[in-house]
Amino acid sequence: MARQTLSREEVLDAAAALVRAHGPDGLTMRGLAAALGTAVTSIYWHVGNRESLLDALAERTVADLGAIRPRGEGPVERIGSVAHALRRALRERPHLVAMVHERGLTERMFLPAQRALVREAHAAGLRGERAAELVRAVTFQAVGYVLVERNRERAPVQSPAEEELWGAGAAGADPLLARALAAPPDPDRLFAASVRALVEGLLAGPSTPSPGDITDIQDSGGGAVGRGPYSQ
Amino acid sequence: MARQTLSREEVLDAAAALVRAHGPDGLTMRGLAAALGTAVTSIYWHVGNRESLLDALAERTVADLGAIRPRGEGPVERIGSVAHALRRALRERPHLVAMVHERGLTERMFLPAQRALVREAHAAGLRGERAAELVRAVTFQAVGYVLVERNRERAPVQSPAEEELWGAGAAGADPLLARALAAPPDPDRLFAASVRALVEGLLAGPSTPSPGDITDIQDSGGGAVGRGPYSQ
DNA sequence: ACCTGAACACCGTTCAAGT
DNA sequence: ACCTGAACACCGTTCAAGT
Repeated sequence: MARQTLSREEVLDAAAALVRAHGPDGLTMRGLAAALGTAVTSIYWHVGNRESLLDALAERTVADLGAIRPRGEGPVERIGSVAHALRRALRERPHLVAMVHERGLTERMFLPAQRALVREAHAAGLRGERAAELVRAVTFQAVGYVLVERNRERAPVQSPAEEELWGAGAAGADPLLARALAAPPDPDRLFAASVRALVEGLLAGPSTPSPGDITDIQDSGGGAVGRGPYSQ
Repeated sequence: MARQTLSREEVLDAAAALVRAHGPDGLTMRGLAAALGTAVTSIYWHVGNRESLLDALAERTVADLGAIRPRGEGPVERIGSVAHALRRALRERPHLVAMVHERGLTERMFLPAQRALVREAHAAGLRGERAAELVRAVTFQAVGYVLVERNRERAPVQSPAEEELWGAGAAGADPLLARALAAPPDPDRLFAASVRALVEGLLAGPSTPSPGDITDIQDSGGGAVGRGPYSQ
């Protein structure tokens, strides 16, 4: 039985809903067809194949991210407000953002925010490379924060728990530090503090970094943690 | 024909090699069996199933990350060296790190680095919550940077290219800024500058953030970018 | 122009059976 | 204790055929 009414938009909407709800893995062509009440093969006519369907969702996410408007007064606050807006936008659609990321469209997605940052950097008196540095540093900061933050939220019960990790002597006789690290961080506070410190540091001094790797990391050689075969 | 020599370690090694080379999607049970020269079902005896095989790889990655040793003199440099070491370690095994991330083991993976940061924060005179803030801010910074950095590297040709994006009037009559943003950033320099700014900002002042979302983001409502059905 | 079912080559997993 | 092939229920995709 022909349906004759299915549109590309309908397909994208239903696919986006599935991805938002269950992640990319929750989007199967057969499941999508069932949700739409069509045959699987109809979807192929509208969107090509699964890969280009996901590509289209990523494109739509880039467009959805829209324009950023700085708020507040003073460069630190206004620049911080862009970082906050970015964080919120990313957190509202984590799966879709991850797909944008995987497809290498991150730069384009951040363009509106970066345009706003350029204006604020100028207003703060930064020019040329210093301004570019601020734009990129703040963007990286916000994105990285969201990624780590999401991980914390999804994380199952950690073994060992943070209390154990930081309870003993690891904090070096600083009970307040131990308590602070044992408790789950206040994400809003930590983000605000990080952004503020970064922006103040960037606005304050000319950065004269001494690059290069000055620290080693020990590779323990791949010893397995758990052992013992599984029983049937 | 019985093989009688397959071990769990062998399975994990071969699986890790496949993931390093082709990512998690490149690891199929049948492909792994072929690489090992065994029947698919033998793998199940040793590692249970695909999911717990990936879990084991993530565990191994956490263990492999090993200990961090700060280098250099002065708090800014020593704290920065931890960030650099972290960045390097993460960049060496991006797929495996992503798997650790997906499984919520990120915190455990970062514990060695965070222990080192605690010591350096103390040496710099920070205590309690201020020290905890530095530990977390620096960790988030390094992780986030690597994630964004990798994205840039994998990104296909951007459309529009950065030259177009920043070439016109977007940079607000700052040709040096336009040039800086049009050129690909020097990742080592930008990372060093960001970490330095963050650490200096954290060491300098007590942070009194004004939290809350003070900026809106405009949602354009999900209009599609490309259109037109695919041909058979 | 748009929809359909049948068929193909994959995939992870289970199971009864070997030695 | 460890390995095996057969079988199951999935998956994305193609194709010839409908209207």
